[in-house]
Amino acid sequence: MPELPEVETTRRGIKPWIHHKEIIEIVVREKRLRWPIPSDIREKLINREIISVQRRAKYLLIETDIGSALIHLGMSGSLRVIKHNEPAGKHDHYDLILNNGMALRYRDPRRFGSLLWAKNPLNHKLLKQLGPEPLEEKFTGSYLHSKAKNRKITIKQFIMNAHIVVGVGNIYACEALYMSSIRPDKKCKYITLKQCDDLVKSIKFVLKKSIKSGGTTLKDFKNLDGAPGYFKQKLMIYDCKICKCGVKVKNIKLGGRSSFYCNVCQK
DNA sequence: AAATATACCTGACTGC
DNA sequence: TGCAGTCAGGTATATT
Repeated sequence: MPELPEVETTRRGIKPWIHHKEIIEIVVREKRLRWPIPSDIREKLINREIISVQRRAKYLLIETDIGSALIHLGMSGSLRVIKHNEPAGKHDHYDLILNNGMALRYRDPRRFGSLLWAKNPLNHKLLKQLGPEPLEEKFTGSYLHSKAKNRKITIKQFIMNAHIVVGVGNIYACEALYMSSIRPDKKCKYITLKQCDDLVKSIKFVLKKSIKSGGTTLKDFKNLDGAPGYFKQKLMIYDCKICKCGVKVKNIKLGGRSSFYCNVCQK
């Protein structure tokens, strides 16, 4: 489920409920996530105040005075704020129980997500090598163009590479390429500077728009009424049958991922 | 270094 | 209704 806008929406949704609260207990029901939940996670986090709730790429950073919990939602993870005694479901793998009667509960049927701990999260092995944030100013068309030079892969696989730019998942890669009229299977070396400018603008636009829409679901966190209820994004090309030009949408595999595009609108 | 293949999982859906 | 097969929005890691 989570692409960057969903992770950012989650961050904004949980922050008011957990910021400046103390973690008084951690319940781990299933430690076998992508990596095992570290056995010392309780001693690292218990009796610590949450002093900030940040995001880097698709990782959520729950910061305390001595280090941070590093949470990734994988393919199917979600976080909710619940009353601490709410019965856990099958895939509710852990709770961070807070000193306000609430708990941050993690659910993840596929268990591709993670809960790790790091003293300095930005120096953590998983975060250190990452490319720029897509919404940062230094992510520009000329940056992308300079990196794309001499690359043999397709432009879609390129923009989904977290060492180039973080947070561009399969759906938004398709959408951004459609918006900038570039075929997903176009080889990097044939992409012009102008196209990189357009593509970067499209990536920023589609992510911002989606974060804005995701924001409309924040009340779900406030209501604490179960499912996160992510906003069903209006998609222009992903999972679509017919392009707005009337032609049938193509769906090819690139690097094993479904890639939707219009043979007429994208060149 | 860069490209490609592989691995981790469950659940929803399709076609027989 | 059941069963096998396919697919899913991520990404680190091993292999070439």
